[in-house]
Amino acid sequence: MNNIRIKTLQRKMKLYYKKSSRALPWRIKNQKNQDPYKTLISEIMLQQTRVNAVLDYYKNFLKKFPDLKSLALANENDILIAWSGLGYYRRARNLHKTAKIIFKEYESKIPSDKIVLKQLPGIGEYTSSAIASFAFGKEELVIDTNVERFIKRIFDINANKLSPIRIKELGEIIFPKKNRGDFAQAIMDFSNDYCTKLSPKCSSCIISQYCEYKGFDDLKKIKQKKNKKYCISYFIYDSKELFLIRRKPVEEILGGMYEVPSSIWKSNKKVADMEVIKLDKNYNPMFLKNTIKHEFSHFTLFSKVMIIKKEKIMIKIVLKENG
DNA sequence: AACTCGGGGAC
DNA sequence: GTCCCAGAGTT
Repeated sequence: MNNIRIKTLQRKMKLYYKKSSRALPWRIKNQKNQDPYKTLISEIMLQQTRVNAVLDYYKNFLKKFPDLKSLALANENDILIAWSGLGYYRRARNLHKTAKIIFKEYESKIPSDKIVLKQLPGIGEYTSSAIASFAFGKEELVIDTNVERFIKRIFDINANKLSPIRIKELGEIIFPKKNRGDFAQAIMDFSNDYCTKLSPKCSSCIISQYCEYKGFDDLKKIKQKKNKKYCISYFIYDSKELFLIRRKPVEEILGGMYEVPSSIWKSNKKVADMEVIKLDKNYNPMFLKNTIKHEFSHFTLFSKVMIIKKEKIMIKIVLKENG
C-alpha cells in the first residue's frame, strides 16, 4: 500500500464521515471536540455494548447525573439503578470511583492526558485514547474492535488476534497525522454500515479498491462448551403478599442487583439438589414445576424455585453460609 | 495468556 | 440456536 493510496483512503473516509456520520447524542455537530463528561459516560457505556443498546441508558443517565459533580456525590445504589439492565455492572461502580477521584483530585475537570486517564478505574487503553482524542483533540490512536478489524481487512491479515504493538504499527500507517479522533469515529460509523464483522458489504464498499481483504473470515475461535450452573431460588412470601428479595453483594456476579434469594450457584447439579433435601424438613416447601433458565454470556443458570409461605416476613434468612 | 463479567439484537 | 458488541481487571 503506497502513500498516495493511503492518502486517498484517508480522504474518502473523511468525506464519508462528513456526509454519513451518525448523529449520536454525545457528538456535537459542527464542533471538533466533544464534551468531556458526555464522552466519559458514553465511552464507558459503549464498552462491549452496541450503540443501540446504549442510547436510552445514556439519555436517562445524563438526566439523572448531568455533570461530573452530581455523579461524584451520588450514592452508588442510584447509579446502579440507572445502570440496571445494561450489564457489566463493574463499569458503573468504577465510573463512580473515577468520578469521585476527578471531583477530589482534579477539581471536577476530566483529565485530558491519556496517561492520566488510563490510571483511573475502568479506563483502559481504548477508553483513555478515546476520551483524550474525542474530547480534547489529542492525536491518539483509538483502536477498538472496529478499528482493529478495519486495519486487518485493509492489509488482509487473517489472524484472530494481533499483538497490541503490531496493531499499533499498522494503525500508524493507516491513521492520518491530524484529526485522528474523527478518523477513528469515521471507521466506527463506516464499520456499522459496511465493514461489519459478519457479512461485510464489500460489493458496495466505497473504499474496496484500497482494501486487500479477500473475504476470508477470521480464524474461527475454538468454541467452548457453555458451562451450566444450578441453584435453588427461594420465593418467600407472606399473608400480605410481600415477598423477600435481597441485594447481591457488589463483589459477586450481578453485584448490586436485586434477586429472589438463591443458594450458591454450583456446577454440580446433584449438590444443588441436596440442598433441597436439607431444607425440606424445615420448611415443607413447594416447587414450581418448571425450572427457570437464565442465560449468561458464558454459562447458563438453571434455578429450581422453592415457594415458601411465611406468616410474616420479618425474618432474616441466611442462605449463603457454607453453601 | 486466559478468564470473568451481561444483555440483547442480528442472523 | 450462535455470534458479537466503541474493553477492563484479575489471575
